[in-house]
Amino acid sequence: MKEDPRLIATRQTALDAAQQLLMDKGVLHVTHGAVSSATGISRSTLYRHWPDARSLRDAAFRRIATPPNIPPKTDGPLQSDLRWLLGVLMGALNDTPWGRIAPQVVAAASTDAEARLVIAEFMKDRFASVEAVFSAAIDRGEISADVPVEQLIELAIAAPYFRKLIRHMPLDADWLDQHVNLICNIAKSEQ
Amino acid sequence: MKEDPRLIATRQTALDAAQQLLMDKGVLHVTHGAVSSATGISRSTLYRHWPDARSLRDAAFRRIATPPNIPPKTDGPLQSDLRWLLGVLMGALNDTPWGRIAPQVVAAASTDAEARLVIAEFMKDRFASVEAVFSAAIDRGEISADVPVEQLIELAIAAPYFRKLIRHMPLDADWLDQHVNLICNIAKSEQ
DNA sequence: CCTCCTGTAGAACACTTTGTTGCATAGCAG
DNA sequence: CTGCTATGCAACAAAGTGTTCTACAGGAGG
Repeated sequence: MKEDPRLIATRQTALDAAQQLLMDKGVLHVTHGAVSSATGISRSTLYRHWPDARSLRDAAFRRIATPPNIPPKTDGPLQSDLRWLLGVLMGALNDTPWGRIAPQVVAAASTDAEARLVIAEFMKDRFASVEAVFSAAIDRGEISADVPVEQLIELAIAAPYFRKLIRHMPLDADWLDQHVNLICNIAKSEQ
Repeated sequence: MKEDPRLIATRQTALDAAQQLLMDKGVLHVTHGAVSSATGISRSTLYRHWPDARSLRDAAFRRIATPPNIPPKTDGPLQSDLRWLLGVLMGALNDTPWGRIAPQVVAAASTDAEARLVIAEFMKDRFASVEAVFSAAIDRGEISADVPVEQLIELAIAAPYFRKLIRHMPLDADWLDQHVNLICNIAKSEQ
């Protein structure tokens, strides 16, 4: 008893267009009317799938905001592991739909509890990944167990997000190299 | 040849209400209609002052977003100076209208060049203040001239903004103490 | 192949928001 | 007092939002 292929096709087509609108023109332009124009799907059909403007926008957000699962690399030296992990994070910010809508999610979060939840979960994953890298380094004896890991994780992640989402400055390889160097130096010099 | 007091009164009253709406309900609710309801000023008058929704919102933003001028304290030890400066910054984020609308400015910046400009200028001031603190410490010989000041400034500022605007986590005195400690330790341990 | 069921298209409708315009009125300035 | 100008009010157009009804087309099961 499979689902009607028409349902699936409609949802797929509509959400593709909604996602595109979200990235190109911002939240405000994700409307049933706009999606209808872009896809040829009739407005009434769209309202049947998503009863109001908000649910349509939420669906578009959720389609993009699903965080990619990053298997942490924890075998090499700390510097290498951290560089790899932050490189992936930076790549996501630079080149994926998530990076393009992140500012809008951040904005929504200021008035919308659900958006805050999305961010919290996303960040929890990120923090866990970085934490795994540091823990491995501690286990290897590469850095002292006394380093303030929590703070370092926050610094490691805060900088690229701040730079990209708030300052809108480029996030290139050179900057990342310097950033990782500094974080690792801190970790190694702390006793 | 003074300006008609009616003009001034209308602008003042309307912008007060617009600012309140902006803080309480978000950008989307700053509309001519809402301001009219809140103030008793007729919609047509509001349209005469601000021709469209966008200019009204911009006016409300600009009213709040004017960054307070912070005279840097650069006399004491680095730790003390930095703690004071970041304390002021944190206080602004926690308790002023600017802190409440900052997330929305950040969001607007993703599609609006002028919002990016507002942020860029704001951050330029902030960076300059922190830079003055580090320079003074270098001049006093408290830290080496070789510390990567640019990076440290970014870390020092990125963390509180990231924590508040993106993670929506509390920015309390304990956290700030730890943060300042870590930044200072880095500055002192780097050669 | 035929029939039932369900999803879709399209149009009509009400309501709200966003702007515009014209006119009367009230307040400021010389 | 007189002219100028800002305001208030009402009517209006246009777009966005959401509902409802009817007709039709495509899929599933016999």
